[in-house]
Amino acid sequence: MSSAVRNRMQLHQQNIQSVFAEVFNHQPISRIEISRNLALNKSTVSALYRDLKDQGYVEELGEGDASNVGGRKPVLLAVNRKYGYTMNFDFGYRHLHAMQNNVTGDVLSYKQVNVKGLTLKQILPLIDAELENISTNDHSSHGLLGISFAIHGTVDHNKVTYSPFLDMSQVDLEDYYTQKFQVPVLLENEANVSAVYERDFNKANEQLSNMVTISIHRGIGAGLIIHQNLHRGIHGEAGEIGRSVSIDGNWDGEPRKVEDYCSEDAIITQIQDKKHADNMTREDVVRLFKADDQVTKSALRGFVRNVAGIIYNVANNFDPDVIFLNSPLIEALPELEPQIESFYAQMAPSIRVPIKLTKNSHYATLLGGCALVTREVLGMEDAKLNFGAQTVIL
Amino acid sequence: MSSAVRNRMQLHQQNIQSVFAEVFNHQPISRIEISRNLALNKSTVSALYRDLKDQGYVEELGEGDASNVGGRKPVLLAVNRKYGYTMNFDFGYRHLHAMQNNVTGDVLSYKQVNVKGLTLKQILPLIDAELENISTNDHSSHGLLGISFAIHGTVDHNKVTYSPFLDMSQVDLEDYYTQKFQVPVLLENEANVSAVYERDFNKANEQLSNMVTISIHRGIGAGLIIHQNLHRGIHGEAGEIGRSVSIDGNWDGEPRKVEDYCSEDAIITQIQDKKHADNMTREDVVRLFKADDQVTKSALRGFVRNVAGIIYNVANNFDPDVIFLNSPLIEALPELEPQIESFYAQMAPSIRVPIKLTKNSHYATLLGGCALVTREVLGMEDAKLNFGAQTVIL
DNA sequence: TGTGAGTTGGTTGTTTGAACAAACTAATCT
DNA sequence: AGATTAGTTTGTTCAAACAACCAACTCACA
Repeated sequence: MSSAVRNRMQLHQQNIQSVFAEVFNHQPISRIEISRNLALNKSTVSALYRDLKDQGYVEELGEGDASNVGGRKPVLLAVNRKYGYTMNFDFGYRHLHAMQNNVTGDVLSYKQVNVKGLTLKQILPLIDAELENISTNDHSSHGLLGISFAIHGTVDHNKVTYSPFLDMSQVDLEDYYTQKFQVPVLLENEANVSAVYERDFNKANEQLSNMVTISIHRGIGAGLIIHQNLHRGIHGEAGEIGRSVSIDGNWDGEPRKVEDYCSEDAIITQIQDKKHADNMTREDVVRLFKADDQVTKSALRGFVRNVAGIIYNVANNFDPDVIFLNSPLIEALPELEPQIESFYAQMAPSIRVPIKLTKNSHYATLLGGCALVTREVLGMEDAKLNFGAQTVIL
Repeated sequence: MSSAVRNRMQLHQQNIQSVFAEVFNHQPISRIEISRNLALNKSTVSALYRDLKDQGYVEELGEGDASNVGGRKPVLLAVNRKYGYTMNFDFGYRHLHAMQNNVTGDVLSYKQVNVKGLTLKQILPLIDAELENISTNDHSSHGLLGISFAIHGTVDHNKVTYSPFLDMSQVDLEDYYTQKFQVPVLLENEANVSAVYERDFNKANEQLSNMVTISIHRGIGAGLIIHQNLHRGIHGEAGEIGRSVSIDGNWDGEPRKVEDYCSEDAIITQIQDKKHADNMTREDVVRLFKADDQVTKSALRGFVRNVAGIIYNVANNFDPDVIFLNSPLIEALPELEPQIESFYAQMAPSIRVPIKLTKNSHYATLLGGCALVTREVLGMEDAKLNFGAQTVIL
């Protein structure tokens, strides 16, 4: 209510943003096309564009083709790709992933650094070195604009509240990097940024307003896009579906969580125990499965059924347009997907939500963080923006 | 994006709506107060108010008190309570509930009609008679403005898609009543309207943006308010948590649903079976419980644990500001609530979502429908409106 | 108790400024 | 040359803002 547009100045600001969003989403685009898309007069668009250009956000690319019945050639407008860049990080189990992106979401550089066994305090200098390195090679006009971190745990008010796989309580990443660079620093749950990736980077989802990304890594979490907005919940704990318990009238002993049955860790542990093995990795599981190992096959059969159950429950809770699965294990064993689909179809014979796999889940995580922090930098949190993901050499 | 305010006309329309919302929410209110609340110039507010008055939506009530340091008395403005009325219905198990409300949500009349064992086609004439009766006694300027029906089942695009307790496939309520009265006719799931009631009628929830209403009647469903909006899902099936299945690695036989364990029907059936009784009602259960019957006590102990589990799961899925329980059974046995709280506290020792009971669940359902259809009538679907619920004699 | 200074609510007439419209230039096609 | 399209310039429009006013109240003080 109070943030609504009420006077001419606010109207003007909003229209500038609308023009920028048009340039962002449909570049290269001409003024006349923007005018038609927004139902604004072409002279109005020209004036608004001039404002954006004076601030350095946009630039002319050259002339486009004239229409085939004659007429002046349009001037093609685009976002200024040399405006600046964001740095986006993901703390994986074995690697730190780092990505440099420009404001439109293009990948300028990507690197992964081995951090297995290191504490956060030991990882920090590696991040600093990467930021330093990128900075010295940069030639953009505004340099570093913002930083994002994907967290495998829960985040509230930009602070890590729970991180089972890497102790993050010793360092306040937000404090440390805002002090150092005076730019927005954003921490967000990994499933949440995955969901933002699907909303902002995947052209196929442009018209969808409700999406759930089920992220099956060491734990299980869901990222929720509802009415085109990331739903975080009051404590940033929405979508923590891995903690769900069974409602089945059996209340003898501790209730067990979904995560205990079908996270990647749970499956690996299960196979390890039966094989009396130790220190197994996802790659070992994949190898055993492909070697037709019966213990592994049976464990993954249970996994597949449980994932189908999770999907069914998520569909009943949120009824989204689509559910994405972000799971390196399923990505490595794509033959599991039709099995999941078929179990799900058994449970829900009539109305079903389409299931899609997220390809290259690490990229998705990094790009989701990029989208979030870039929106903050541009002050375009609520606009509909389609980011690209071209790998570009400037 | 395309619905955003872009030109002066749209701005004007939106500001008229804002002024109306101020009158609606803070009546009686003066122009100067609206001007301050909306940060609009007082002359602007005067002009916008004049438009609303010409359309008959608002009226002056008289003079208020002057400030204690002197100055002219304010003129108090309010919504025109004689503008018209809405009719709102709820198909209960034994009764049809009917409520007449004015545009501000005040209760003008309420009636319940015994319909036990009747089919929808047999109920229809009773509805028609009630509408007729109300209409002849009405003296408002615009008469009937809209009709709402709360459905114990799922609704999509204003059509009933599933109704396990009363066959609704034979009659299209929307078609029938729009044809008859040329006013908006709205069908909505009962848990959803309950949630809307909490958002729109409960002053205590004014600042909350995420709320879940868990409705435990013959089945179990949840109504979801997310970011102040009712989240229906793509097929209107969001919040169908009663259908959730257990994820516990046990896949022998059919997966059983939450509803099978702890809906009111499930509990009654469970007690009936153990007692070899028949045709038991909620009142019987309440009586047995109060008579310290051990079978009933044990069944309700399981019920309480399961409800706590459902709350825990809902909290993990949505992380709302508050969870409401809409359950006639718990309403009749309020001593169950602290037990539910305590089981929930065991499951979630740290972060917990506050639990509240919805009082008088039938009223909540009717008033939620009233809020939805009134918003449609006024074209104020997205505004923040606080409805009242005074019983008024005009 | 009467008066006037100070205060607040609301109206009236004028100004402002962002979107708009029309006339223009520019550049293309057939 | 005439038709068509892109973009600019110049002047118009109209809803909100502003300023000045009137109306009606309080309170202090004579």
